Amino acid sequence: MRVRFAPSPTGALHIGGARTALFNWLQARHDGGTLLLRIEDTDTERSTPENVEQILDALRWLELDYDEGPQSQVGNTERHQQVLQQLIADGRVYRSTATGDDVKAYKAEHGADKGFRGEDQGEGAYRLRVPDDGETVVHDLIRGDTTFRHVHLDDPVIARADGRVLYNFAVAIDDLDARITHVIRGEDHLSNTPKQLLVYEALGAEPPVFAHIPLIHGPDGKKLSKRHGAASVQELREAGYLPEAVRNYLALLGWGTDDDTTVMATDELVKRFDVARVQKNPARFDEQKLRWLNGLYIRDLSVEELTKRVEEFTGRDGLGPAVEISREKMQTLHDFWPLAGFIHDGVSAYEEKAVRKWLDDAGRENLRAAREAIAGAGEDAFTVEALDEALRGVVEGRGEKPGKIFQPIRVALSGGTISPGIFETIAVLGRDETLRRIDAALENAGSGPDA
RNA sequence: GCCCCCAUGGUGUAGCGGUUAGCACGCGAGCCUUUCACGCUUGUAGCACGGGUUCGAUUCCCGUUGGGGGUACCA
Repeated sequence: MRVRFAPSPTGALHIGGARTALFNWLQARHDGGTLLLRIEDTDTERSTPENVEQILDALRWLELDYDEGPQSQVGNTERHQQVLQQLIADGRVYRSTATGDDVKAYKAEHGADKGFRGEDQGEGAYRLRVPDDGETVVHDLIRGDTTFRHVHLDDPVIARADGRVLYNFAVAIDDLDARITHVIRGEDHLSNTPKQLLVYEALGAEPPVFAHIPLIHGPDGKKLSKRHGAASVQELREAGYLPEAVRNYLALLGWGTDDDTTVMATDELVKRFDVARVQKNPARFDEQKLRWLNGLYIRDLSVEELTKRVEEFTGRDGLGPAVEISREKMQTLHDFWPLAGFIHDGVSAYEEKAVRKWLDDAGRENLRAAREAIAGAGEDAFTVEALDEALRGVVEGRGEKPGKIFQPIRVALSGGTISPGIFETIAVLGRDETLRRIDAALENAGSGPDA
């Protein structure tokens, strides 16, 4: 089996493209086949080297490797020209100056059941002659057969007037030359396929097997775009998702196992994937489920590995202890800093609401008691266990509910009401820093009469 | 407009003529609990509609409706 992923470098790699890459990769790895990466850059006006770099970078991040390529489609120009000349000689291709409007006018005149057929004018764009009669059938691994009657097809333009070949022509030749056996691509190409099949036919060549996978839409069922949040691989990365979680999630968009398994590491996906099982209807991108899945993968990482990832993500280091106590509260790498950044950067501002609720007179009273307990805790070791014991003592001693003691501490240390476990946080901060912050809070955060 | 594809809860899916229609996310309730989470228990919600075929349709066929893709000298 030989498959290929053939993105066009006219923009960033979007989620749909990433899934197409993943499906090709999974199928190739599943079958011990070969994956070729080809950059479809025949649209020289819109293709840029920056976009190529961005796509390669996205694939690298996703950890989807390829066996051959990346090849540039324009790199095959010589071959394209040779085939073009051959088809002209064979009478399968002619040149016409007809424009898109001319084609429209032609169809308006002749009705829907007559595709555009031009005359050879010796100049203009190169069009492939479509037989007037008959039909072209697309055999698809996912959808079965789709029939396109030739009367509905216009003679497709396969090269511009200046000779530069177009996608539908180049892709057929390149897949043929690369001996691609299975073309797995988005459903948006289904209508293009008969045109490509006609090229194979004109060449007397055997076409590959096709598998058109459904598109991915936004939560509203419309085309996925930036306003839906993360829409490109780059944005997923910046949002703090793990590539392994993204692979798992993307695999589940349009594909599923027959036994309800949802969480599958990549090797499991490789073992189970079968493009023929892919769904026919489009899927919506549900970031909530990705978040959930990502949280699972985060908690599955070792503290060392997660720390490494968080440090890469935040560009900070020495985060180990804070990461360790934050692990089960994060769904994305991005969640870390808002949750535990205060451990390293201190309290920049106290949440007004939190102060009002937890650092009122009674709260400050409890905080002072807690301060004493912390100051005297763990003569041998300033550990979570020692702090637990000391602070539980305060709870009992004052006859308060635990929250009444713990929340003021939390506000004093973090500035807000959400943080990792309080004993853990204190232990990571250390005695000196903890006491310093409590004192600062008692002094600054309140506005009560006893401040 | 024309061509083509698609249709199981809000979302992703399992199912492949006979099931109490399963699982996951989300949402609700409860438990756990120092916040937030995690975890556990539990509840909510679905076969778009109408015709066929069949003893029997979520499942097969046709139509309708709805959604999507294409209709470029883009890919």
